[in-house]
Amino acid sequence: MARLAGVSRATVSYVLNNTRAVRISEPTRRRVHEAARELGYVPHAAARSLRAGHSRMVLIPAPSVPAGRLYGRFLHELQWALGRLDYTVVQHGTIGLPGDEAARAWAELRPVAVLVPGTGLGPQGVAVLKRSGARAVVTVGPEAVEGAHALLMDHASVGHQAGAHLYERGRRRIGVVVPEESGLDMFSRPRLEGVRRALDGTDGSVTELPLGYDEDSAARLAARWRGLGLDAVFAYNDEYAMLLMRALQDAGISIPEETAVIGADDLMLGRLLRPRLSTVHIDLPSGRDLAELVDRAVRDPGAPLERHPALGARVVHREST
Amino acid sequence: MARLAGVSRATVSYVLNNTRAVRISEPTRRRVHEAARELGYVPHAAARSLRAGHSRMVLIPAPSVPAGRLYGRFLHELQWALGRLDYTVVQHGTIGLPGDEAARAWAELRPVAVLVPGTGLGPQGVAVLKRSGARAVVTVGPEAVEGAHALLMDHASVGHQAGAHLYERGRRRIGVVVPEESGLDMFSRPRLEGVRRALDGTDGSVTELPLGYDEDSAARLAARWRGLGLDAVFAYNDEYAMLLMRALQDAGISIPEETAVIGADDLMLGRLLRPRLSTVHIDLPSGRDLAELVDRAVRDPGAPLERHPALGARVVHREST
DNA sequence: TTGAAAGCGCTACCAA
DNA sequence: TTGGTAGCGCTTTCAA
Repeated sequence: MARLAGVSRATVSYVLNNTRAVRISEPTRRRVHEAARELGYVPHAAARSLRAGHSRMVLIPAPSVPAGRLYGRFLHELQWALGRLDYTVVQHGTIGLPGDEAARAWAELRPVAVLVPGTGLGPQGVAVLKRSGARAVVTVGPEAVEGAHALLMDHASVGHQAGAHLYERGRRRIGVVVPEESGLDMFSRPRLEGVRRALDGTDGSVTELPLGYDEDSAARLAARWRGLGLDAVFAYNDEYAMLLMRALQDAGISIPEETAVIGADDLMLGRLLRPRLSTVHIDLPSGRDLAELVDRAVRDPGAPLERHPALGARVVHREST
Repeated sequence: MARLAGVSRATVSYVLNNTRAVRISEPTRRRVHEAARELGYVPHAAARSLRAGHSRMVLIPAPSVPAGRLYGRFLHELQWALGRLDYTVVQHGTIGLPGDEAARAWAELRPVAVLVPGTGLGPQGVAVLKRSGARAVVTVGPEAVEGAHALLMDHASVGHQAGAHLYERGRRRIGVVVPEESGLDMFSRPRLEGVRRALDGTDGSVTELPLGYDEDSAARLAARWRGLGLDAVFAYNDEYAMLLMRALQDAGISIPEETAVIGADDLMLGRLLRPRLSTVHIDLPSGRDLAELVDRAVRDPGAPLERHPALGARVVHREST
């Protein structure tokens, strides 16, 4: 930069980085700072990390569907916590590359850590990332991946809680909404499976109900409701639950007498309906905890891989069941 | 990399980049590709863009509050569209740095374009970014910033539409909810101002109503509602509107007879309430359009700055007003 | 206290 | 058709 501002590039580096191993005279410091301000000099992160051989970048692939309430808040908290630990968080918008191929794209940025929600990253992908210098790979999803730390989030437990609750309340013919919106399979499949498991070996039965997130689709489902002979429904989440509950009520089906309805996510809005919506509350790990896991892993890449169950699910019983 | 795999680094570069100016024999290509796969070689993006002098990175600062439905979808669409144009989208989690300081942090990454939502970036910041090589800076907010392209999103028009609608329907004493949650001022202030402007010079009046996003806060407001003597309320958005409407109904206030309620954002859930929630529908530009604006600006940085009004607001009249 | 120079991984030019 | 090499901006070691 401003070697036109009197000194050598080395000196500039010393001054701007406050290198303690080297003493620079006050007048020189001042001149450097002044020149930097004047020229609007900003160091070049790529050059720096190229030289250093590592970065402080934590890469998180952007979700392939717009993040929901819960995940959005979680991500935000995480970002903040990592920032406090002096990491730079980068959400990388991977278009549609499948798992291990996406890993290559991420690896090009040479992040110090990668945090991958969902399935799709295999042991191959983890290996690519590690070889390219990532000191920590953390997956957040239903199962651990070889070579990576894992935050185990099994959405089946959400369905399981819902199913068990409905069964306990005396319901036997249970519908499970599966959103038609693509990209949600990741959550909806395990939730459905969880309900199945909860009812396995009992006299209860499970019926899969595809549903689009619009009033028409809900009305159509409601119109054929009595034909389905269901006495309860787990509606994937609170939003679908609200939609379906309204459609059922409009079709003259009384909630919870004729059909019990339960959602998930414990949104505030669910409490506003009448009857108030029962729901499965989901506890996500705090962003701070996850940030600390990442930091630990980065500082000591040799440490044994951690795997934490990290999704707490519990029923909040209100009036709709 | 694999100069241990037989050839020179230059040849590797040629092969992997499919450099057309140079012919490489088929056997050599094969050997290079094989070695690359075997070693799990991934090019180093930083080194590449250092050498090239530019990157294809579009930087978007991550929002300081978890993104809402509308913005989340917009961002997602934008990311996809930019991806199609072969840009890499990076959301940079700037912690709490104020505007122009944050610009320096962004500039370190030498993005080819920067897309900044909200206020907070000043002409200084724009200058820093451009000097550091950004070929396009696009702000998305209420007013244009010197040196940057602008997508003009004036949330005052949202409030204005709501205010005018309520006035037309014969309402005169109008409350405006202002969320207590921090980080929302960016939107709530202009919306409030818009209502004020709509009623300016009429016999209507505007009352500011702070409200937290929880049932207690809503109940407290509802309890003192009659004392406020209002006949209508614009509730910031649909979520606050749903919350408040329920609290008012629980307090025995009839909607819309005694008090009209209108929200904003046109969420699907608002249609599920009874009475159905009137709302201000907000049209955001499509992600594709914005992506094309960015691309144009990058290809021709000399072109005159574009400024587009980009927020359409129109009332969707349902039953609550 | 400061400067010269090497080298991080990559690509583009020139020579072989 | 391939290889050698300079140089992108930075930090760090070594010398002055």
